[in-house]
Amino acid sequence: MRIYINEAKHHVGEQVQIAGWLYNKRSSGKLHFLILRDGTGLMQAVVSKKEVPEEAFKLSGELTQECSLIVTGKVSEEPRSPGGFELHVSDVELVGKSEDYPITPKEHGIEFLLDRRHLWLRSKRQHAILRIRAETAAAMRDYLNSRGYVNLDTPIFTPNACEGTSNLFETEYFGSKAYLAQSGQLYSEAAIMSFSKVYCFGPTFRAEKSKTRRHLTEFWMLEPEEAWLDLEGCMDLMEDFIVEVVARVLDTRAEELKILERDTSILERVQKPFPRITYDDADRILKENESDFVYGDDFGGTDETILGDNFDRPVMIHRWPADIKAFYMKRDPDDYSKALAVDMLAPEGHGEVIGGSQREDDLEELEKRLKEHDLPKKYFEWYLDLRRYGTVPHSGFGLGFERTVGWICGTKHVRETILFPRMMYRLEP
RNA sequence: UCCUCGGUAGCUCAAUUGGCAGAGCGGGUGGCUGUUAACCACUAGGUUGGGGGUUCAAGUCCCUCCCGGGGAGCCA
Repeated sequence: MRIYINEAKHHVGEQVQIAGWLYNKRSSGKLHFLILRDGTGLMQAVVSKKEVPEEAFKLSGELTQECSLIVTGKVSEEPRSPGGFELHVSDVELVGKSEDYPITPKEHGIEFLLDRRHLWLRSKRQHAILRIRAETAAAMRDYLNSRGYVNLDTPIFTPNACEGTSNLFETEYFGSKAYLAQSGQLYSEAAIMSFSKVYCFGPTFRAEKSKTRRHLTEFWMLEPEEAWLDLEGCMDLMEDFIVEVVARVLDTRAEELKILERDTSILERVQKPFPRITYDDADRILKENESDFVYGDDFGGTDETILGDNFDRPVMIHRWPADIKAFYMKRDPDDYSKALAVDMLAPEGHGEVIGGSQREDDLEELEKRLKEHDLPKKYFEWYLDLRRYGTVPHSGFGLGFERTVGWICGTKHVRETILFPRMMYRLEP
């Protein structure tokens, strides 16, 4: 019977087959220790010279790192084996050889590893990060689905920039131009007028020439949008959402977090309420910490780190100078110079993981904003229609998925949190 | 685009003031019955990123180009 390694505990004493790859091998004369990997875990298989046919023993000695193989043997409990179970081998079958596998169980440089991302994926650490990525995505979808948010995915091809074309990827589209989407928000605003609560989750593209640990040119964004929701409600949602998602990953992916040597006490502190400070408060904190931040600007990377480290859990900064925020954000009725916008910063220098706002729902105000931002009204007629026909107060946010996964995993760079990272200087493999 | 650091064996790195280019890992061969990135012995492996220059002599100094890391701006 063929089993997966993570099912071994149910098959102690039984004769089973494991199909997988050779993670590593050690030998001591008449014993070979094969470390098997099958995607569900690691397991040691012991090949004893006197217990297997001579052919099988010889073959075991010749197996090389990352060859694929099927091993038959009896499962036993064994604390010395990774995973706690061991296979006493009766037969070994080589399926696919692997000569001179380039990624050895030693240190490598980042360029070497990124050039071999297709193989690097097999390593323990990358496997753990991507497993947590998948769990995080599932937790996010489950949270929203169970609360009545409808998943409606927005287009990737867009006819024009919603916020200027300078940082969009341009592509040829039957003789005219199209751009790759950098957000699904405007389309989701149309969708909520039909469904009240929606979200989109997919890849977005930014042609920014950013070469930092927090940037990818292709990254995933989760964007919930909700009718009848004001800024305070939006912050409640962001907070509740993050608390539940982090708790789920802590609960179900403890093993992977351990492989990553993540300090989980930091994640366990992610409990309500998150501090909510205004942009003006943040300005004061930065001044107290000797930042050369200029009031009225956006926060730089080091400013975000200072602010994030000022609190023991994610912090929400709201009511930003309207001048530096997007055209679609509603002005604060109590202070017209401020936008009803909020950013959530993660601790430990992971920076902005969420940006949200209450949207402008008044037709005349929105038309004024378009003019101020010098945006061509003709491309936004459909968007203005949403204010002409039954406008409602509404809000939403965009969550940078790789930054969130990077924060949960404690990785230094977002490039490890996506299967094949796309960066300014890297399109391959 | 700018700032900054780097490119030496398959990989990770060392090489003093400009003076014989080395180690560990990986590969190969042999040994070892409980190994945990196993260990021990032997062994092969080099156009020092490309081009030009200074010098008796350049991995090392100068010029130039290429490639990459970190960061700034911009942003999630």
